[in-house]
Amino acid sequence: MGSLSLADAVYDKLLSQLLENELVSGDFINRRSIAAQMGASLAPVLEAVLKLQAEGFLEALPRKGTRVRMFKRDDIIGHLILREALECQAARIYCGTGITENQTLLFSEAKKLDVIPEGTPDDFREEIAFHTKLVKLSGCRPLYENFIRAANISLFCSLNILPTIGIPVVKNNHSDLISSLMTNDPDQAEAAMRKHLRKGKGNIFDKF
Amino acid sequence: MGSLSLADAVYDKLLSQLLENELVSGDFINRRSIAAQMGASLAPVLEAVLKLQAEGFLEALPRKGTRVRMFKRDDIIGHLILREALECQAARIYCGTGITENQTLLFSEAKKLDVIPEGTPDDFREEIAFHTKLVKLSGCRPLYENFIRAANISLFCSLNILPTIGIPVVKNNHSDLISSLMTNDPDQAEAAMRKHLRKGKGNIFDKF
DNA sequence: GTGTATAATCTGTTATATCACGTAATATAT
DNA sequence: ATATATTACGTGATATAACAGATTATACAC
Repeated sequence: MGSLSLADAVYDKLLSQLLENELVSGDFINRRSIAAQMGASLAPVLEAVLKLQAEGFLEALPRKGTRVRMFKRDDIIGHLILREALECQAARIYCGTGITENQTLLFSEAKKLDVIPEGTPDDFREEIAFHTKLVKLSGCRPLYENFIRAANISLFCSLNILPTIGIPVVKNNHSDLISSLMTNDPDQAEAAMRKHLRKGKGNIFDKF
Repeated sequence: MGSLSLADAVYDKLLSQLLENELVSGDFINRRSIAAQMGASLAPVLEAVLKLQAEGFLEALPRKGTRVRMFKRDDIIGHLILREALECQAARIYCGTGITENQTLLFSEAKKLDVIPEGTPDDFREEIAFHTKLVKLSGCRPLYENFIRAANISLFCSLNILPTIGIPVVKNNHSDLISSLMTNDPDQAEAAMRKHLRKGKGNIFDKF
């Protein structure tokens, strides 16, 4: 299964550059030099670009170039809302037994996460990784795959433009979150997750 | 903006064939004959196939062929869960004023929808169209775009395999739904939407 | 120096050709 | 007739080349 096609390799490279802040909003990429650099032709690069385009990372301007998309405030809030939808639904599913069965691991990772300095790139990355593990607990593939996409966009925005656009970032407590998610009541679990995700975000959700 | 590239044309054609039941689960498609048939080359066909692959409709088996994906029971349930996540979140946003501002139109369409014979292709299509309009009321692009994808898959499954796999299909009342969504309380709106979506589906959500 | 016209260059898109390899039909041996 | 080896063909993936058009650089006239 480790059949990494050339196209996949290009995709992975571009995505990692996006998530490592080596490619930032508005940057133009050069398909031909990427192809040359990876010893490939334009075809695999096209495939990778198309995928990233579908995910919202890149936009291709015919006869102009391909550049990293510049997210607006509404795009970012929209993705936060999307994340909330997916995470709250996941919480309804994995709450209770899904949490208690893994509570030692979850509490351990939550503790580690809760001491990372607020607002650092590591903080953003680890926070997303933690929430990704939670969503995975739901065992629902479509939920998980859609979350991964939304989370990647969110992470990119956090690293790039979130601080410059007036969306507050405050540190939440994930140990408390895990405790709250041990309930067997889906409604309570969902409410806890929503509260967690909205904490410190002020009223940015109100306009929607 | 009406720049319909060749790739878009191929994509539209394939998607419509999928949604019109002209392409069904397990069918193999022939990229070369599609290209010839549309007077195009392989490149635009590749682009269209990649998009449909990313959406989950097609799967490419190297040196074997490209075929319509065969959804399993868990895939279908997973997409129902995804739909529920997106629609419930949307309902939280557009409930109250979003509904009341459009209530005459909404009630009118709900009434038309509620008299279509249950379980017919038209019923599935109109039901999706109605719910799509609701999600659009949220004004949240990421929510909307993700819903469109999930809804397309759901529609395809409804037309193809849902009846053969033991997932019940019963007709819901959409006029009542609109009434319930007029509340200004997001929690109530969400609950109403969830109840609506789960009605008659029995306990298929329980395993998750 | 300034404004205009021309040419060179770069882009995404599309067309055509090739490759590696799995499948299946065919041929061959026993 | 059956089993095995071989060949031909079809596939997705990739490479290479050409195209149309926008931008930019250059050349030229005054």
